[in-house]
Amino acid sequence: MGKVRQPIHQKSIATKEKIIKHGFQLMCEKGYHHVSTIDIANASHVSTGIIYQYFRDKHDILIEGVKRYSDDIMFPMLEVLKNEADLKNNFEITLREMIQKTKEAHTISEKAYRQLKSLQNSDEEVFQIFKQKEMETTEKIEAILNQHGFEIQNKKERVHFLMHMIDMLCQELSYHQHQNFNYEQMIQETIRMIMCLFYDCTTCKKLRIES
Amino acid sequence: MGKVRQPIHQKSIATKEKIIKHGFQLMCEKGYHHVSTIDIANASHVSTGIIYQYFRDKHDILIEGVKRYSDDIMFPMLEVLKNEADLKNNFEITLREMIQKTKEAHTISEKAYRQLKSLQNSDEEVFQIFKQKEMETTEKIEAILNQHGFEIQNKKERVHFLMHMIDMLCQELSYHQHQNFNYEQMIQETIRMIMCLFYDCTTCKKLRIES
Amino acid sequence: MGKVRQPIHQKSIATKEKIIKHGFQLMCEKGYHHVSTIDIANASHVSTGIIYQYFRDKHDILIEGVKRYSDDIMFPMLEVLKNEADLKNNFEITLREMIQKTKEAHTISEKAYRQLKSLQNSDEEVFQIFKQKEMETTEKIEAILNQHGFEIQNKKERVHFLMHMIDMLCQELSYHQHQNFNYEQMIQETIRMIMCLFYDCTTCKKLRIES
Amino acid sequence: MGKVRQPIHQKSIATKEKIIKHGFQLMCEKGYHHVSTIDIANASHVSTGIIYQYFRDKHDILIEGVKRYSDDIMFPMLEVLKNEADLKNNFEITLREMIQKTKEAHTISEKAYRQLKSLQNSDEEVFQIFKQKEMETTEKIEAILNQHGFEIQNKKERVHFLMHMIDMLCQELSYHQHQNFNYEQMIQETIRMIMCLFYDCTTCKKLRIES
DNA sequence: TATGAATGAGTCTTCATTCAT
DNA sequence: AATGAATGAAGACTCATTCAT
Repeated sequence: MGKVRQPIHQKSIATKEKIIKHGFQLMCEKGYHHVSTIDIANASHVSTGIIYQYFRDKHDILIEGVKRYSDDIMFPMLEVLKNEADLKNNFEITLREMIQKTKEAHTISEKAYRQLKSLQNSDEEVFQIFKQKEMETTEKIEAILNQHGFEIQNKKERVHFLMHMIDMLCQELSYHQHQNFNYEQMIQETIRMIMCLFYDCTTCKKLRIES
Repeated sequence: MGKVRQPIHQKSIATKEKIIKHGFQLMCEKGYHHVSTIDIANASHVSTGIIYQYFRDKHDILIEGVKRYSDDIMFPMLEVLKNEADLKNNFEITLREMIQKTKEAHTISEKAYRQLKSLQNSDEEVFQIFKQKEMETTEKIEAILNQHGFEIQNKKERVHFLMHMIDMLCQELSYHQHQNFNYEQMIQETIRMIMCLFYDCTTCKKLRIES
Repeated sequence: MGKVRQPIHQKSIATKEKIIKHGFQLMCEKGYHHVSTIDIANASHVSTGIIYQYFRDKHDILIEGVKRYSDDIMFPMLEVLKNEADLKNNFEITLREMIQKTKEAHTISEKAYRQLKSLQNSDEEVFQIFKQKEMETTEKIEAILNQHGFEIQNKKERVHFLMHMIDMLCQELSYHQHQNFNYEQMIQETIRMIMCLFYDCTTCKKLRIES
Repeated sequence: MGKVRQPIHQKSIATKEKIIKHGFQLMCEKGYHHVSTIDIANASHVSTGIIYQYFRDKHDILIEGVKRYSDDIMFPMLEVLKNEADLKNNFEITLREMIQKTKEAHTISEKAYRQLKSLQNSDEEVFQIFKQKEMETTEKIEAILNQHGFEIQNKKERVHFLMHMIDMLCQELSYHQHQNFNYEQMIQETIRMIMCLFYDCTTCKKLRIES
């Protein structure tokens, strides 16, 4: 019933953010269902009561956390692209950096990544936020590519592949740990496939390892 | 501690299976955490007590369900491959069929698919089962390819790509529903990339739509 | 409603006794409340259903067990007295034997003794049985003393002291294990006190260790 | 694990004590196994939830109750001794008072006494607490005797007899209710035996009723 | 008689949320 | 604005007892 207060004073805002930060952190670490509001209150050094002045319910904390903190975990590759001055000539090396960055993100926050993936598939609200975030990221990458003079059709679809193929690869690299997989080969192949998407087969061909 | 009974009579086995079936179904539909043992008992038309004669706990039902029923949901493409007589000449069309089949599976059991994906990322035991199942599927597909005379290096890695790219594509086709995406184009592109993995760029080139 | 059947055939009687024996054994070992009817059925190699043809309920098994098997555990001293030919002249040595026998009984079936003591104090029916048993034992000992020509007043009361002082002593000897207690001294003193009850202080005086 | 809160405010402490008091009372009355947490909550006029903020589990309430309230029930004789100024000259009368006090305690809280005796024999933790309490009481009595100039050997052992003989007697007086027992005689005899332990047979002899 | 599968009321325990201060 | 005590509905799980065969 709109009982949730909008914090006005600076201190209140800080308190609210503290709860989001520590609450989200806990949820990412132990899983949403294994974190209680008391845990959150303790980790945030506030009382349980105050939580319900800033949030409708426990779920609300999750949502706020996802909105604020999930970008680095779920979409880490954007940063690499942003910082590349001459993308067109360094595409291959940039891809490798993106993979590296994504892999690092997965490794550093393995638990967080998996918990968020889990929530994405079980929590409709999280799902929608991620969908939105993904679209925005797609558009940003598209914009960068435009700046760098990439002229291809169906750019959004290709960017989608770009993002998901890197993600898919890094999931394997970080968690699945299939014995006997040749990871360097897989990285190479992924890069090749992506380049094939954005250039043409002449380039692609050169990159083939086995030929 | 081993208090779980092994059913002796035929009827007991039926009861156990009934619980697994309805329990797993409920979990897939409403999410593991939103299903209670009473729900499962009611859906299975048994009493709550009997559940604990056949299962250690609620989680045990999930695991048994995953073991029995997740193949069709998570790895539907294998069946298509199995039934193809002349794979080498029909590879492209087979891929399209695999995509179609996978998409159907996703669509039919959308909730189940997502709940299982969720559990895969939050439940270590489910994760391990899926890892194992994936490896087995990979090996089966590899064997089929061998039978059909595919001679390529790093076959396991390529099969991995094959499976996950189809999966990735069908997730998009079924759930994400990005507005304005050209899905036919994405299917085509996926097929092209996979063929490029198993054949060479000459073939790949021919498949390119935009060139 | 009198549904409990009285076993007629030899085999049925054996089955009933088997259940009592193993059930009572389990209860003595693990405690009445920590033994389930399934445990009893398993230990007795019968089905759970059959138990309720011979017994009204779980408690009934306990009662039957107490009636049949508790004598040796709770009143072991009688046997020693029975077998003494010249009690009057060997009273001191007989007492020592009774203590020894009682101590052994306590030590051998420590768990059983304690569980039964526990039930005696929490279960009214067990309490009544033990009360009855104690009275019978008291009377038997009294009879033996009469046979051996003991002529004292308030014999029942003294026999009561005899029994309980030995019991009290042996509880200490077997379970309490107070550090630094001089047990030989305590045994001696107990014997002296009992003899003082049945003879007179002249005898008693001679037995004093610290004289 | 350590989730039990330590009450901070005065009111919380009162609540905790309320639960211990009423919970322990119930357990003493109806028996530990016949009291549910809901019973305890109702009797304490609190909700079930609050119980688990102050106690690990139901058993924990029992233990706290035993620690706080069992002294008066299980070791009531100490108080009498403490208040006697000239113990040496009033030993006989003091013993009689101790017996009277103990008998009263048994009679007033008959159920409690028996339930605690029951638990002492079935619950290891209660057993250990009582063992400890008994040792402390033994030492306190020993100290009082020392103050009053009693000089005897094996004092601890004799105090042990003193305590347990009174206890044994009062159990009979209060609960067993053997028909036809001459209780006054038994009291007298107990006093005589105890005095014989702490004085000598000259005294003892004088106390003999039947001679 | 005998089996063991099935029942379901009852138990302990948790935890999101509210309330008195 | 803040505290943390209190609530109580809901959950997992047990087990004495009954029932179909």
